[in-house]
Amino acid sequence: MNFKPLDPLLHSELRLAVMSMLIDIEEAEFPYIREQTGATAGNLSVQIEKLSAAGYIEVEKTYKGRRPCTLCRITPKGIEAFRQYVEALQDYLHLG
Amino acid sequence: MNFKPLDPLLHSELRLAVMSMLIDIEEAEFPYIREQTGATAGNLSVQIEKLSAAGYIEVEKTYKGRRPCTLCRITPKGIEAFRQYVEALQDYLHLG
DNA sequence: TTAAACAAGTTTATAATATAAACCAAATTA
DNA sequence: TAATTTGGTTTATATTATAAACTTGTTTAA
Repeated sequence: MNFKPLDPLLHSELRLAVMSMLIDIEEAEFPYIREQTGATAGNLSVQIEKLSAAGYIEVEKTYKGRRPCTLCRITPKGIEAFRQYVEALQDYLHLG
Repeated sequence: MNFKPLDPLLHSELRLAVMSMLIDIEEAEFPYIREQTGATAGNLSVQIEKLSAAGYIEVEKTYKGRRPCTLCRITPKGIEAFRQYVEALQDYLHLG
């Protein structure tokens, strides 16, 4: 019981998947995230922008050869938010 | 990785809180659930109806003295859905 | 050398969802 | 018997998620 509010930015299937990946591997390119999550490009683009706007990830736009390449990296703020989200969820899931 | 889809009926803060309570205590009255979750009556009513329509809970309308009393009880289907939801979430949270 | 197909995203329109405000009926209290 | 409270439901609105349509530039094929 004692349900703490869940960060609505993380309580979203796709955004949570993205954050989960980046916690593991620190940074990843847009197409790779797309493959791993199975998301459409449009949806992923929107959700990445939200995470970026919140400061949970940084987005670096570079080039790979002459093609554009969007690199996503988790930030300390993102790591901490993820940690708190997981902690809050424990009370809902009967795990912690 | 390998993100399984999350049951959208359970991936909702309030519905998850309700299910979490009912997993613990099996059944509870509407006003009690309302207090524990801090939800408004309208919101809770809608979410309970959704859980009921999915067969995750049963709603029994009785009386307590002469006042109406809405009793919510988790079903086997609800218990199983909750279990699967928690299992699927493990992959997102790095816990299991 | 240009037309067609592809890559890597973004923008935008729509569908789905969550939420609270407004409402209703019955019971209790003043 | 009028006002208030209890126990909700209905409905209108705000928020969110999602995919379709689009853009920009690149590579491939004719």
